[in-house]
Amino acid sequence: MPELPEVETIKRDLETTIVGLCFTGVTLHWPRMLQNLTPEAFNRRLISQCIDGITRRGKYLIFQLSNGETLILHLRMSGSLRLDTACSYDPYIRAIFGFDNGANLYFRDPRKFGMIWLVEDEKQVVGKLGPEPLDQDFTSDTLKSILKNHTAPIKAVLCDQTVIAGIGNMYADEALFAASIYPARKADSLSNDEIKRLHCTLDTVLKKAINSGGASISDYRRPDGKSGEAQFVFKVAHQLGKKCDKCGTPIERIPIRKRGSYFCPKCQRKND
DNA sequence: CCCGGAACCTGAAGGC
DNA sequence: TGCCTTCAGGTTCCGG
Repeated sequence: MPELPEVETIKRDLETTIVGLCFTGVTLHWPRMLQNLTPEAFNRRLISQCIDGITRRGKYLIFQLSNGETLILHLRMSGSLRLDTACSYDPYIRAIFGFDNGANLYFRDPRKFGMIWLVEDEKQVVGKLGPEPLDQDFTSDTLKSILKNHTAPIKAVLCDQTVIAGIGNMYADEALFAASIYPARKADSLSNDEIKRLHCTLDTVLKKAINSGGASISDYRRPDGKSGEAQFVFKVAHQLGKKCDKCGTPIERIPIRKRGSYFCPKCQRKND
């Protein structure tokens, strides 16, 4: 499930491979991915545009086009982007972007949740997102002012894209474990010390995952088809029943807002 | 405004 | 073994 570190990894991989290339056409096997245009209009506006640059906002991948417009992709649950040619007959390829050097970029997405936009202004899509957790100006005080306004469970607040952009189920669990905070705690009940710890662990958990090339839980792959490695350093996410790294207690899972939340019942106590 | 729940999808996993 | 149900997950939309 691609979250901030996975999308950042894809962005960096594609920056070295497809920036400067120009689109020659798009084949859509699942047109419902298009969020704001018909396939015909989408093709018409994309063809002959070149990729000036690639950026990321939250979990959104943003391609700056030479005409000033913006192509935006969201991988949702099961999406991945591939530059390898071996996947042309893969039944889960939903879209194929062709380039003027003969290369193809494949959008693979078994569950068909992925989304594609072509817009004049990226704010039409990413305008409501909260701040980037890895930005210089996302300080402990920023986090503090955000959390004091929310009574929902801290885990749910961390995963709310309009509050902070890019954090999902896996990295919320990892950051809360590293900060020794029970995931169902109300966000506005965290102490100053806990907020400082959480700010610190969000930074380290996300950066460590980026340095590992993202986590290949489920269908995530890098554009060259390789897996990420971040799942191997997960302490709690998808580790149900395994012994906690710090104390040996088996990792448990509880639903928060219907989402599986992994934690150590001893290191992350309800009343700390 | 805030919350909860359904919908979107399909492969995997669990139940009998 | 095999059919059937449930679950997982991010985002959007709808209702209370």
